[in-house]
Amino acid sequence: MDRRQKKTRESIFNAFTELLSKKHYNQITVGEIIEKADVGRATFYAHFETKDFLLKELCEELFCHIFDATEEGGEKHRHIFICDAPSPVILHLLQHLQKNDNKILDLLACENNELFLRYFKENLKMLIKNHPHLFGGEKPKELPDDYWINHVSATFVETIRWWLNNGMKESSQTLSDYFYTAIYGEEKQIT
Amino acid sequence: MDRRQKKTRESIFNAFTELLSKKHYNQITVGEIIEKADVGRATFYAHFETKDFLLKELCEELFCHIFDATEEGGEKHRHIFICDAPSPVILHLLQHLQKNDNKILDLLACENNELFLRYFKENLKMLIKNHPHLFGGEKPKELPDDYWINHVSATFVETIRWWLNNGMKESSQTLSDYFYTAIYGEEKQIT
DNA sequence: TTGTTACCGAACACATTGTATGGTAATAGT
DNA sequence: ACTATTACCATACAATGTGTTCGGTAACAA
Repeated sequence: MDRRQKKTRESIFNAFTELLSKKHYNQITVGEIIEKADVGRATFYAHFETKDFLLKELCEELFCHIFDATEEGGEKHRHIFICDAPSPVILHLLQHLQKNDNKILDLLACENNELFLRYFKENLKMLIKNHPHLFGGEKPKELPDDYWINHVSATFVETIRWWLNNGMKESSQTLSDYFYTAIYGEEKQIT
Repeated sequence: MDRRQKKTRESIFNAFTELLSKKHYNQITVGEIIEKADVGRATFYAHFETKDFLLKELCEELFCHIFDATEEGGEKHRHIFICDAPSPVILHLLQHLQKNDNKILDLLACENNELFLRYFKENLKMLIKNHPHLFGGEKPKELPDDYWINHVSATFVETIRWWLNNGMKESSQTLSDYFYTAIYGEEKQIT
Protein backbone atom coordinates (compact mmCIF):
# COMPACT_ATOMS: atom_id res chain seq x y z
CA MET A 1 0.00 0.00 0.00
CA ASP A 2 1.13 3.53 -0.72
CA ARG A 3 3.17 4.87 2.16
CA ARG A 4 1.15 8.09 2.07
CA GLN A 5 -2.16 6.31 2.40
CA LYS A 6 -0.99 4.27 5.34
CA LYS A 7 0.34 7.35 7.04
CA THR A 8 -2.82 9.43 6.74
CA ARG A 9 -4.96 6.49 7.70
CA GLU A 10 -2.96 6.07 10.85
CA SER A 11 -3.02 9.78 11.58
CA ILE A 12 -6.79 9.76 11.36
CA PHE A 13 -7.12 6.68 13.55
CA ASN A 14 -4.85 8.16 16.17
CA ALA A 15 -6.60 11.51 16.21
CA PHE A 16 -9.95 9.80 16.40
CA THR A 17 -8.88 7.51 19.22
CA GLU A 18 -7.49 10.41 21.17
CA LEU A 19 -10.69 12.40 20.73
CA LEU A 20 -12.80 9.41 21.74
CA SER A 21 -10.98 9.23 25.02
CA LYS A 22 -11.92 12.81 25.77
CA LYS A 23 -15.43 13.41 24.53
CA HIS A 24 -18.47 11.57 23.36
CA TYR A 25 -18.64 10.17 19.86
CA ASN A 26 -21.66 12.24 18.90
CA GLN A 27 -19.90 15.45 19.77
CA ILE A 28 -16.79 14.78 17.76
CA THR A 29 -16.79 16.57 14.42
CA VAL A 30 -14.94 15.74 11.25
CA GLY A 31 -13.38 19.15 11.53
CA GLU A 32 -11.77 18.27 14.82
CA ILE A 33 -10.51 14.96 13.53
CA ILE A 34 -8.81 16.36 10.45
CA GLU A 35 -7.35 19.23 12.42
CA LYS A 36 -5.79 16.93 14.97
CA ALA A 37 -4.76 14.46 12.31
CA ASP A 38 -3.48 17.34 10.20
CA VAL A 39 -4.98 16.16 6.94
CA GLY A 40 -7.16 17.91 4.40
CA ARG A 41 -10.89 17.66 4.47
CA ALA A 42 -11.09 16.03 1.07
CA THR A 43 -8.49 13.50 2.16
CA PHE A 44 -10.61 12.40 5.06
CA TYR A 45 -13.59 11.76 2.86
CA ALA A 46 -11.38 9.97 0.37
CA HIS A 47 -10.56 7.47 3.13
CA PHE A 48 -13.83 7.21 5.01
CA GLU A 49 -17.28 7.67 3.62
CA THR A 50 -18.47 9.07 6.93
CA LYS A 51 -17.67 9.26 10.62
CA ASP A 52 -19.68 6.11 11.27
CA PHE A 53 -17.56 4.17 8.83
CA LEU A 54 -14.44 5.44 10.50
CA LEU A 55 -15.68 4.03 13.78
CA LYS A 56 -16.59 0.76 12.15
CA GLU A 57 -13.19 0.36 10.55
CA LEU A 58 -11.46 1.25 13.78
CA CYS A 59 -13.37 -1.46 15.58
CA GLU A 60 -12.60 -3.99 12.92
CA GLU A 61 -8.96 -3.08 12.99
CA LEU A 62 -8.90 -3.58 16.72
CA PHE A 63 -11.10 -6.55 17.43
CA CYS A 64 -10.96 -8.65 14.30
CA HIS A 65 -7.22 -8.42 14.61
CA ILE A 66 -7.31 -9.95 18.05
CA PHE A 67 -10.17 -12.36 17.68
CA ASP A 68 -9.63 -13.52 14.15
CA ALA A 69 -9.82 -17.29 14.18
CA THR A 70 -7.70 -18.07 11.15
CA GLU A 71 -4.78 -19.86 12.67
CA GLU A 72 -2.16 -19.05 10.05
CA GLY A 73 -0.77 -15.85 11.50
CA GLY A 74 1.46 -17.32 14.16
CA GLU A 75 3.59 -14.35 15.07
CA LYS A 76 2.47 -11.56 12.83
CA HIS A 77 -1.08 -11.53 14.08
CA ARG A 78 -1.06 -12.37 17.75
CA HIS A 79 -4.39 -14.09 17.89
CA ILE A 80 -5.46 -14.00 21.43
CA PHE A 81 -6.20 -17.66 21.89
CA ILE A 82 -3.26 -19.07 20.03
CA CYS A 83 -0.68 -18.27 22.64
CA ASP A 84 0.63 -20.97 24.95
CA ALA A 85 -1.99 -21.73 27.59
CA PRO A 86 -5.14 -22.75 25.75
CA SER A 87 -7.45 -23.77 28.58
CA PRO A 88 -8.31 -20.69 30.63
CA VAL A 89 -9.06 -18.44 27.69
CA ILE A 90 -10.97 -16.02 29.78
CA LEU A 91 -8.07 -15.45 32.10
CA HIS A 92 -5.85 -15.09 29.09
CA LEU A 93 -8.10 -12.52 27.52
CA LEU A 94 -8.20 -10.56 30.74
CA GLN A 95 -4.43 -10.55 30.97
CA HIS A 96 -4.18 -9.21 27.45
CA LEU A 97 -6.61 -6.49 28.43
CA GLN A 98 -4.61 -5.66 31.52
CA LYS A 99 -1.52 -5.22 29.40
CA ASN A 100 -3.66 -2.89 27.31
CA ASP A 101 -2.71 -4.51 24.04
CA ASN A 102 -3.63 -2.39 21.08
CA LYS A 103 -4.91 0.22 23.52
CA ILE A 104 -8.22 -1.57 23.59
CA LEU A 105 -8.52 -0.99 27.27
CA ASP A 106 -8.35 2.76 26.76
CA LEU A 107 -11.30 2.58 24.47
CA LEU A 108 -13.28 0.18 26.60
CA ALA A 109 -12.74 2.41 29.61
CA CYS A 110 -13.64 5.69 27.97
CA GLU A 111 -16.96 7.43 27.82
CA ASN A 112 -17.80 5.66 24.60
CA ASN A 113 -17.38 2.16 25.93
CA GLU A 114 -20.91 1.20 24.88
CA LEU A 115 -19.76 1.58 21.30
CA PHE A 116 -16.85 -0.78 21.65
CA LEU A 117 -18.37 -3.23 24.04
CA ARG A 118 -21.01 -3.96 21.41
CA TYR A 119 -18.37 -4.85 18.84
CA PHE A 120 -16.40 -6.68 21.46
CA LYS A 121 -19.38 -8.79 22.36
CA GLU A 122 -20.10 -9.66 18.75
CA ASN A 123 -16.58 -10.93 18.30
CA LEU A 124 -16.82 -12.84 21.55
CA LYS A 125 -19.97 -14.56 20.36
CA MET A 126 -18.21 -15.71 17.22
CA LEU A 127 -15.32 -17.00 19.27
CA ILE A 128 -17.57 -18.93 21.63
CA LYS A 129 -19.64 -20.29 18.79
CA ASN A 130 -16.61 -21.58 16.93
CA HIS A 131 -14.63 -22.78 19.94
CA PRO A 132 -17.07 -23.65 22.71
CA HIS A 133 -14.58 -26.02 24.34
CA LEU A 134 -12.29 -23.10 25.14
CA PHE A 135 -14.69 -21.80 27.73
CA GLY A 136 -14.96 -24.91 29.89
CA GLY A 137 -18.11 -25.95 31.69
CA GLU A 138 -21.33 -27.09 30.14
CA LYS A 139 -24.45 -25.49 28.88
CA PRO A 140 -27.54 -26.35 30.91
CA LYS A 141 -29.60 -28.72 28.79
CA GLU A 142 -32.80 -26.67 28.71
CA LEU A 143 -31.23 -23.56 27.25
CA PRO A 144 -31.12 -22.96 23.48
CA ASP A 145 -27.63 -22.73 22.04
CA ASP A 146 -27.79 -19.13 20.95
CA TYR A 147 -29.35 -18.05 24.20
CA TRP A 148 -26.45 -19.61 26.04
CA ILE A 149 -23.83 -18.13 23.76
CA ASN A 150 -25.35 -14.71 24.18
CA HIS A 151 -25.48 -15.18 27.93
CA VAL A 152 -21.85 -16.21 28.23
CA SER A 153 -20.50 -13.42 26.06
CA ALA A 154 -22.74 -10.83 27.69
CA THR A 155 -21.63 -11.95 31.12
CA PHE A 156 -18.01 -11.64 30.12
CA VAL A 157 -18.54 -8.16 28.74
CA GLU A 158 -20.40 -7.17 31.88
CA THR A 159 -17.60 -8.55 33.99
CA ILE A 160 -15.16 -6.33 32.16
CA ARG A 161 -17.48 -3.36 32.38
CA TRP A 162 -17.83 -3.83 36.12
CA TRP A 163 -14.09 -4.17 36.44
CA LEU A 164 -13.46 -0.94 34.57
CA ASN A 165 -16.09 1.01 36.46
CA ASN A 166 -14.52 -0.02 39.74
CA GLY A 167 -11.01 1.05 38.96
CA MET A 168 -9.70 -2.38 37.99
CA LYS A 169 -8.54 -3.12 41.50
CA GLU A 170 -8.98 -6.87 41.19
CA SER A 171 -6.42 -9.18 39.63
CA SER A 172 -7.22 -10.85 36.35
CA GLN A 173 -7.37 -14.16 38.23
CA THR A 174 -10.04 -12.80 40.56
CA LEU A 175 -12.00 -11.47 37.62
CA SER A 176 -11.81 -14.81 35.94
CA ASP A 177 -13.11 -16.48 39.11
CA TYR A 178 -16.02 -14.07 39.30
CA PHE A 179 -16.88 -14.78 35.72
CA TYR A 180 -16.88 -18.54 36.07
CA THR A 181 -18.81 -18.37 39.31
CA ALA A 182 -21.45 -16.18 37.72
CA ILE A 183 -21.75 -18.51 34.76
CA TYR A 184 -21.46 -21.94 36.33
CA GLY A 185 -22.16 -21.32 40.01
CA GLU A 186 -19.78 -21.59 42.92
CA GLU A 187 -19.81 -25.35 43.22
CA LYS A 188 -18.71 -25.89 39.66
CA GLN A 189 -15.62 -23.76 39.91
CA ILE A 190 -13.10 -24.14 37.10
CA THR A 191 -9.51 -24.39 38.21
CA MET B 1 -50.31 22.21 34.63
CA ASP B 2 -51.47 24.34 31.77
CA ARG B 3 -53.49 22.28 29.33
CA ARG B 4 -51.47 23.70 26.45
CA GLN B 5 -48.16 22.65 27.92
CA LYS B 6 -49.31 19.13 28.55
CA LYS B 7 -50.67 18.86 25.05
CA THR B 8 -47.52 20.01 23.26
CA ARG B 9 -45.38 17.90 25.53
CA GLU B 10 -47.38 14.86 24.63
CA SER B 11 -47.36 15.74 20.94
CA ILE B 12 -43.60 15.93 21.00
CA PHE B 13 -43.24 12.66 22.89
CA ASN B 14 -45.56 10.90 20.48
CA ALA B 15 -43.84 12.26 17.40
CA PHE B 16 -40.47 11.35 18.84
CA THR B 17 -41.52 7.85 19.75
CA GLU B 18 -42.97 7.27 16.31
CA LEU B 19 -39.79 8.50 14.67
CA LEU B 20 -37.66 6.33 16.94
CA SER B 21 -39.50 3.27 15.75
CA LYS B 22 -38.61 4.07 12.17
CA LYS B 23 -35.09 5.45 12.11
CA HIS B 24 -32.03 5.75 14.22
CA TYR B 25 -31.81 8.35 16.94
CA ASN B 26 -28.80 10.07 15.43
CA GLN B 27 -30.61 10.61 12.16
CA ILE B 28 -33.71 12.16 13.65
CA THR B 29 -33.71 15.94 13.39
CA VAL B 30 -35.52 18.48 15.50
CA GLY B 31 -37.14 19.65 12.29
CA GLU B 32 -38.76 16.28 11.77
CA ILE B 33 -39.96 16.12 15.33
CA ILE B 34 -41.64 19.49 15.36
CA GLU B 35 -43.16 18.91 11.96
CA LYS B 36 -44.71 15.62 13.00
CA ALA B 37 -45.69 17.02 16.38
CA ASP B 38 -46.99 20.12 14.66
CA VAL B 39 -45.45 22.60 17.05
CA GLY B 40 -43.26 25.62 16.48
CA ARG B 41 -39.52 25.44 16.61
CA ALA B 42 -39.31 27.88 19.51
CA THR B 43 -41.89 25.85 21.38
CA PHE B 44 -39.78 22.74 21.17
CA TYR B 45 -36.78 24.47 22.64
CA ALA B 46 -38.98 26.00 25.34
CA HIS B 47 -39.76 22.46 26.47
CA PHE B 48 -36.50 20.64 25.88
CA GLU B 49 -33.05 22.07 25.99
CA THR B 50 -31.88 19.65 23.32
CA LYS B 51 -32.70 16.37 21.63
CA ASP B 52 -30.68 14.45 24.20
CA PHE B 53 -32.74 15.87 27.01
CA LEU B 54 -35.90 14.89 25.19
CA LEU B 55 -34.66 11.31 25.10
CA LYS B 56 -33.70 11.44 28.74
CA GLU B 57 -37.09 12.73 29.82
CA LEU B 58 -38.85 10.17 27.68
CA CYS B 59 -36.94 7.38 29.38
CA GLU B 60 -37.68 8.77 32.80
CA GLU B 61 -41.31 9.12 31.97
CA LEU B 62 -41.42 5.49 30.87
CA PHE B 63 -39.21 3.59 33.25
CA CYS B 64 -39.32 5.54 36.47
CA HIS B 65 -43.06 5.38 36.20
CA ILE B 66 -42.98 1.62 36.11
CA PHE B 67 -40.12 0.94 38.44
CA ASP B 68 -40.69 3.64 40.97
CA ALA B 69 -40.48 2.00 44.36
CA THR B 70 -42.64 4.37 46.38
CA GLU B 71 -45.48 2.17 47.39
CA GLU B 72 -48.15 4.83 47.79
CA GLY B 73 -49.56 4.81 44.29
CA GLY B 74 -51.81 1.78 44.52
CA GLU B 75 -53.95 2.19 41.43
CA LYS B 76 -52.89 5.45 39.86
CA HIS B 77 -49.31 4.41 39.28
CA ARG B 78 -49.32 0.74 38.50
CA HIS B 79 -45.94 -0.09 39.95
CA ILE B 80 -44.87 -3.26 38.37
CA PHE B 81 -44.13 -5.19 41.51
CA ILE B 82 -47.04 -4.10 43.61
CA CYS B 83 -49.63 -6.18 41.82
CA ASP B 84 -50.92 -9.37 43.38
CA ALA B 85 -48.33 -12.10 42.90
CA PRO B 86 -45.13 -10.88 44.55
CA SER B 87 -42.84 -13.87 44.23
CA PRO B 88 -42.02 -14.41 40.55
CA VAL B 89 -41.30 -10.78 39.74
CA ILE B 90 -39.38 -11.66 36.66
CA LEU B 91 -42.29 -13.53 35.16
CA HIS B 92 -44.51 -10.65 36.10
CA LEU B 93 -42.25 -8.12 34.44
CA LEU B 94 -42.16 -10.22 31.31
CA GLN B 95 -45.92 -10.42 31.21
CA HIS B 96 -46.17 -6.67 31.49
CA LEU B 97 -43.77 -6.40 28.62
CA GLN B 98 -45.76 -8.84 26.54
CA LYS B 99 -48.85 -6.74 27.05
CA ASN B 100 -46.71 -3.86 25.82
CA ASP B 101 -47.65 -1.58 28.68
CA ASN B 102 -46.73 2.01 28.00
CA LYS B 103 -45.47 0.90 24.58
CA ILE B 104 -42.17 0.09 26.18
CA LEU B 105 -41.87 -3.04 24.10
CA ASP B 106 -42.08 -1.00 20.91
CA LEU B 107 -39.11 1.00 22.03
CA LEU B 108 -37.13 -1.95 23.28
CA ALA B 109 -37.69 -3.75 20.00
CA CYS B 110 -36.81 -0.88 17.70
CA GLU B 111 -33.52 -0.04 16.14
CA ASN B 112 -32.63 2.16 19.09
CA ASN B 113 -33.04 -0.51 21.72
CA GLU B 114 -29.50 0.03 22.99
CA LEU B 115 -30.63 3.44 24.15
CA PHE B 116 -33.52 2.15 26.18
CA LEU B 117 -32.00 -1.06 27.40
CA ARG B 118 -29.35 1.01 29.13
CA TYR B 119 -31.94 3.00 31.05
CA PHE B 120 -33.93 -0.14 31.62
CA LYS B 121 -30.96 -1.86 33.14
CA GLU B 122 -30.22 1.05 35.45
CA ASN B 123 -33.74 0.94 36.80
CA LEU B 124 -33.52 -2.80 37.18
CA LYS B 125 -30.36 -2.46 39.22
CA MET B 126 -32.09 -0.09 41.58
CA LEU B 127 -35.00 -2.47 41.90
CA ILE B 128 -32.75 -5.42 42.67
CA LYS B 129 -30.67 -3.43 45.08
CA ASN B 130 -33.70 -2.26 47.04
CA HIS B 131 -35.68 -5.50 46.90
CA PRO B 132 -33.25 -8.39 46.53
CA HIS B 133 -35.75 -10.87 47.99
CA LEU B 134 -38.04 -10.36 45.00
CA PHE B 135 -35.67 -12.19 42.76
CA GLY B 136 -35.39 -15.45 44.65
CA GLY B 137 -32.23 -17.53 44.82
CA GLU B 138 -29.02 -16.60 46.52
CA LYS B 139 -25.90 -14.79 45.60
CA PRO B 140 -22.80 -16.99 45.54
CA LYS B 141 -20.76 -16.04 48.56
CA GLU B 142 -17.55 -15.13 46.75
CA LEU B 143 -19.11 -12.50 44.55
CA PRO B 144 -19.23 -8.83 45.56
CA ASP B 145 -22.71 -7.43 45.96
CA ASP B 146 -22.56 -4.94 43.15
CA TYR B 147 -20.99 -7.43 40.80
CA TRP B 148 -23.90 -9.76 41.44
CA ILE B 149 -26.52 -7.05 41.05
CA ASN B 150 -25.00 -6.00 37.78
CA HIS B 151 -24.86 -9.60 36.64
CA VAL B 152 -28.48 -10.31 37.43
CA SER B 153 -29.85 -7.17 35.82
CA ALA B 154 -27.61 -7.57 32.79
CA THR B 155 -28.72 -11.15 32.37
CA PHE B 156 -32.33 -10.11 32.50
CA VAL B 157 -31.81 -7.39 29.92
CA GLU B 158 -29.94 -9.83 27.70
CA THR B 159 -32.74 -12.32 28.07
CA ILE B 160 -35.20 -9.73 26.83
CA ARG B 161 -32.89 -8.69 24.03
CA TRP B 162 -32.53 -12.30 22.90
CA TRP B 163 -36.28 -12.72 23.08
CA LEU B 164 -36.91 -9.66 20.94
CA ASN B 165 -34.29 -10.57 18.35
CA ASN B 166 -35.86 -13.98 17.93
CA GLY B 167 -39.38 -12.84 17.26
CA MET B 168 -40.68 -13.39 20.80
CA LYS B 169 -41.83 -16.88 20.00
CA GLU B 170 -41.40 -18.16 23.54
CA SER B 171 -43.94 -17.71 26.30
CA SER B 172 -43.14 -15.42 29.20
CA GLN B 173 -42.99 -18.53 31.40
CA THR B 174 -40.32 -20.07 29.19
CA LEU B 175 -38.35 -16.86 29.21
CA SER B 176 -38.55 -16.73 32.95
CA ASP B 177 -37.25 -20.30 33.13
CA TYR B 178 -34.34 -19.46 30.86
CA PHE B 179 -33.47 -16.50 33.01
CA TYR B 180 -33.47 -18.40 36.28
CA THR B 181 -31.55 -21.26 34.76
CA ALA B 182 -28.91 -18.90 33.43
CA ILE B 183 -28.60 -17.21 36.80
CA TYR B 184 -28.89 -20.05 39.24
CA GLY B 185 -28.20 -23.15 37.14
CA GLU B 186 -30.58 -25.92 36.18
CA GLU B 187 -30.58 -27.75 39.46
CA LYS B 188 -31.69 -24.73 41.44
CA GLN B 189 -34.79 -24.06 39.40
CA ILE B 190 -37.30 -21.66 40.92
CA THR B 191 -40.91 -22.76 40.68
C1' DT C 1 -62.06 41.94 32.53
C1' DT C 2 -57.13 41.94 33.00
C1' DG C 3 -52.63 40.25 33.31
C1' DT C 4 -49.94 36.25 32.42
C1' DT C 5 -48.44 32.50 29.89
C1' DA C 6 -47.79 29.41 25.96
C1' DC C 7 -47.79 29.27 21.44
C1' DC C 8 -46.76 30.38 16.40
C1' DG C 9 -44.22 31.83 12.33
C1' DA C 10 -40.50 33.73 10.54
C1' DA C 11 -36.07 35.19 10.42
C1' DC C 12 -31.47 34.79 11.99
C1' DA C 13 -26.34 33.62 12.93
C1' DC C 14 -23.80 29.79 13.29
C1' DA C 15 -21.74 25.18 12.85
C1' DT C 16 -21.22 20.91 10.30
C1' DT C 17 -21.48 18.04 6.41
C1' DG C 18 -20.08 16.29 2.12
C1' DT C 19 -18.53 17.63 -2.63
C1' DA C 20 -15.85 19.81 -6.29
C1' DT C 21 -11.67 22.12 -8.16
C1' DG C 22 -6.96 22.96 -9.63
C1' DG C 23 -2.39 22.60 -8.34
C1' DT C 24 1.67 20.01 -6.11
C1' DA C 25 4.49 16.35 -4.56
C1' DA C 26 5.27 11.45 -3.62
C1' DT C 27 5.15 6.99 -5.64
C1' DA C 28 5.31 3.02 -8.90
C1' DG C 29 6.35 0.95 -13.41
C1' DT C 30 9.34 0.63 -17.16
C1' DA D 1 15.96 8.28 -15.01
C1' DC D 2 11.54 9.33 -17.11
C1' DT D 3 6.66 9.15 -17.08
C1' DA D 4 2.06 8.29 -15.65
C1' DT D 5 -0.42 7.64 -11.76
C1' DT D 6 -1.90 8.52 -7.39
C1' DA D 7 -2.55 10.81 -2.99
C1' DC D 8 -2.52 14.90 -1.11
C1' DC D 9 -3.63 19.99 0.06
C1' DA D 10 -6.12 24.38 0.18
C1' DT D 11 -10.05 26.58 -0.81
C1' DA D 12 -14.49 27.27 -1.90
C1' DC D 13 -19.17 25.75 -2.00
C1' DA D 14 -24.23 24.30 -1.43
C1' DA D 15 -27.07 22.04 1.68
C1' DT D 16 -28.60 20.92 6.02
C1' DG D 17 -29.27 21.27 10.95
C1' DT D 18 -28.97 23.86 15.42
C1' DG D 19 -30.42 26.97 18.79
C1' DT D 20 -32.02 31.90 19.50
C1' DT D 21 -34.76 36.04 18.94
C1' DC D 22 -38.86 38.70 18.13
C1' DG D 23 -43.59 40.54 17.59
C1' DG D 24 -48.14 39.08 17.38
C1' DT D 25 -52.08 35.98 18.86
C1' DA D 26 -54.82 33.01 21.50
C1' DA D 27 -55.58 30.37 25.69
C1' DC D 28 -55.60 30.51 30.45
C1' DA D 29 -56.06 31.99 35.53
C1' DA D 30 -57.68 35.40 38.94
